[in-house]
Parts: sequence; structure tokens; C-alpha cells
Amino acid sequence: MRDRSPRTASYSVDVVLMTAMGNELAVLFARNSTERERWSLPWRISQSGETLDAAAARVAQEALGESPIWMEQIGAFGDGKRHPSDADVSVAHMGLVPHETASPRAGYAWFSIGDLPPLSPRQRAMIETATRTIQGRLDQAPIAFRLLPATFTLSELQQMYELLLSKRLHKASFRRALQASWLVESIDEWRSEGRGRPAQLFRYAPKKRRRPQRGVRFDFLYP
Amino acid sequence: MRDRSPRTASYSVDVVLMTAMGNELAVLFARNSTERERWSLPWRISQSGETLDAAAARVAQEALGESPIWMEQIGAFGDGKRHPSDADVSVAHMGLVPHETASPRAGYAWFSIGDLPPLSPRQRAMIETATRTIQGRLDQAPIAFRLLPATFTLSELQQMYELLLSKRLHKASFRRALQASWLVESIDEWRSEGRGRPAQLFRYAPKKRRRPQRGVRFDFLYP
DNA sequence: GCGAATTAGTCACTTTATGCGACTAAAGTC
DNA sequence: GACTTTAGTCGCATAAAGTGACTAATTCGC
Repeated sequence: MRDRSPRTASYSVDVVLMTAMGNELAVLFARNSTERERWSLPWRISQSGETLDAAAARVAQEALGESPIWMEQIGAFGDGKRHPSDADVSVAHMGLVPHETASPRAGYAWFSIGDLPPLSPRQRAMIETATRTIQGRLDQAPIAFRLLPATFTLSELQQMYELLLSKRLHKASFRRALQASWLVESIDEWRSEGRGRPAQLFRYAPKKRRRPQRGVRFDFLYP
Repeated sequence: MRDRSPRTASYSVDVVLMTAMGNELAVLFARNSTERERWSLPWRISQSGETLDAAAARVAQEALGESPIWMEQIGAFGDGKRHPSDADVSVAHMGLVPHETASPRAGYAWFSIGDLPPLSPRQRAMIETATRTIQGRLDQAPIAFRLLPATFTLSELQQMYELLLSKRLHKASFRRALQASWLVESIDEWRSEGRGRPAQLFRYAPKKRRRPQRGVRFDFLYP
């Protein structure tokens, strides 16, 4: 590997790390080193010779001590002024972690999405985009599965979908659609949650299947 | 407007302008100023004080003399080396124009997507992302309508969808779904295309309607 | 002028997907 | 052991999508 001396780059790499905390989504923030009461999304000034994905992975690693199971770039943001760095542009990534296994390092903390700290407009836009991306890609990528532990009950899975979609789902329909998708596999374990019948545990194990070939959809309203 | 002296920024703004040319998608390229046989996507080095969207609009304007009807950022690209500029990172936008009204300025030309000139890996990735974005957002945004002239026949619309999806659609199903969507409106004009019954003209005129509230979809295969 | 060819547009029937209430099952609570 | 609670399934009703066959309006060949 060649060692090029890093030079000041005019863009930052920011990461929106999300988890499902209780009944709400939560985002990970880093405490500001100078103003102790200010928080911001974890970020770093990019270094030449590092890919965007690698930079984002490193930011996440520093915050959590581990890499998120799912990570995806959500775009470049340059319009809102006043980023914690002085960068003209920030490239944002979104990362998902199950809450059970995610313990932030010192100086980092989860904030529930309904109760965020004051932020720069640019970082606020990133979080807005991340939540919209989650909703929009829920049916195209295993978002919900990445927010759950490796094994889970079908009720937990349904509750995760309900949380992410902000709407109730019908149990029988949910399970029928899930069956048809060949995405999960039951394992020979049950979990008893105090009262009620114990639930069987499942894991995410997508199987080959024909891609459902539907006709056209016109699912947009405007414009 | 404040006049700040521009400084070298380490990112470029590139635009993937697309149109439907005959039976294929086509992308707009700019002739390289030094090597006359080389082509590249239109781009510019960003200037401080200009938003990303504004920079992209300006690049498109310079290439076409007009702004595309539809434009959307498709991400930041930093991994493939050797961009025409020396930028570490390039922010790419996608723009759509109807071919009928799109005449490139001198030094620019359309290349059919199946027959592209040699490109830097990074710009190749942008085009790849743009085509995937088109397919993925076809049912969520009026992509097909933006590639057609203001008035069109339903057969033309269906052919556009067939081109973008690379598959045949059934006429009756297509029209039934379109009716249900309240996206088009017939106008009192007919077009005769030589042989066959004349077709009524329509225009894109989305009407208010309830958002179709379906249950969950598990439409992904892997991962 | 007239039948064949061509493109537009619609209909009716079948198949598939989804919504939804009601049911059975297995545990804890009192 | 009756009641509550959560898990899991069944079956019917309704909605959406796939499909071939039909009618309609025009040009073309002769």
C-alpha cells in the first residue's frame, strides 16, 4: 500500500447508525469534544486513498466497536449549511444494528428518533433521508431482519415491520406472505415469554425462488 | 449574492443524462477537449457556494441548452480510480429528457446504452447505477412519462415501459392498471401512424387518490 | 370498391393475491 | 379447572392480475 500524506479534503463521511430501541427507532450520536452538551452524527474527514465505504465502515467501527451488518450509502448532502466539519459536502451512509448486540463506546449514545438533540440542518436531512430509505426499501432488502437478533419469533418480526411502517398488520396475512417469500426458516427452539403459548424461533435464511414477475405498478401519487 | 473566490474542491459533479432513442436508452457524452476521440459524462468541478443540485443543473444546461424535466441525485462515487478530473469523489445525478425535444450542443452526443465509448470505471459505475435506479423507481416516480413528449398514445407509453423493464407487457392489464392509477388524462386529439386505427392522445395529469394501502411485501431474493 | 392487414381499444373469464374473522393450541394466573 | 394471554392456522370473501378473444377504425393491395 502506498503511503500518501493525507491532505485536507472538502468532504466528510457521516454515518447514520440506526437500531430499534423498544418501540421506536434510535440513532447513534457522538458527543462533541469541545461543547460537551452538543451531539452530532459520527463523521470523519475523508482521507485520500480510502474508499467511501471503507471510511464509513471505520466511522461505524469507532462508534460501536463492531461493523453494522447492513450498510448502504444514502447520498451526498451539500445544501444545508453548518456541518460540524467545515466540509462543503458530506457523504452519508446508513447502518443497521440489532439493539441487543449494540453497545456504543464511551462518548456515544442512542437517541430515540422522536427526541433528537439539536443538529445541523445537513445532518437532520441525512436522518430524514435514512428513515425514508428504510421505509422505501423495506420490501426490497432485509432491513427488518438486520434490526433483529439472529433468531427471532414471528411476532417479533411482525412487530418490527409494524414499527418501521408505522401501521398495524394482520397476523395471518403477514405470515402467509412470509411463507411465500422463503426468507425465513424455523429452528427447533421455542421461547416462552412469561404468559401465553411459547413461540417458535426462526432465522433469516433466504432460499432460491423465482422472482415474482408482476406487471407494471403505478404506485406514485405526485409528481 | 456574495462573491467568494472559487477554490479547488476535491469532488466533481457528474450528470448521467438519459433519453429513449428508438428502441434503446441512450446517454449523453461530452467530447474530451484534449483527446478528441475520448468521451466522458458531462461534469464540472464544484464551486464553493453552489448547491449540488444547482451544479448538476448547470452541467445539464451546458450540455443540452435546457434543463431536464426530471433530475435526481444517484449518489457519491469514489471507488473506481481515474476520473477525468482528478477528484477523489464524484457526486452523480441522473437526468431524463424526451428524445424528441433534446438536441445536444456542439461537442456532445448521444450514445446508445448498448454501445458506449470507453470510460473510466467510476463513470461506468454511475451509468450502471442510473439504469438500475430507473428500473427500481419506475413504479414510484413518473420516469417513463419524463422520457416521453408531453402528449403520447397509450401504446407509446406501454412501449416505453417495455423498453425500461426489458419485458413485454399485456395490453389489457397495462391499461387497467393505468386507469386505476389516475395518472393520465385523455385529450381530444387522435394520431394516425400510417396504418391501423388512430390512437387517442393522453397527457400526464396525476389526480388525487387514496394511496393504495397494501400489506407487507417481501420482494427481495438475496441477501 | 372491397377484402386483408394493421393498430387501437375493450370484454369476460380465470387465476392469484390479500383482507379478515374465527377458530384451535399451549402456556400462565387465580 | 375456568380464565387470560400469546401463538399459530383455516377458510371464506374480496380485490388484483393474467390472458385470449373480441370489436373498431384506419391503410394497403388490387
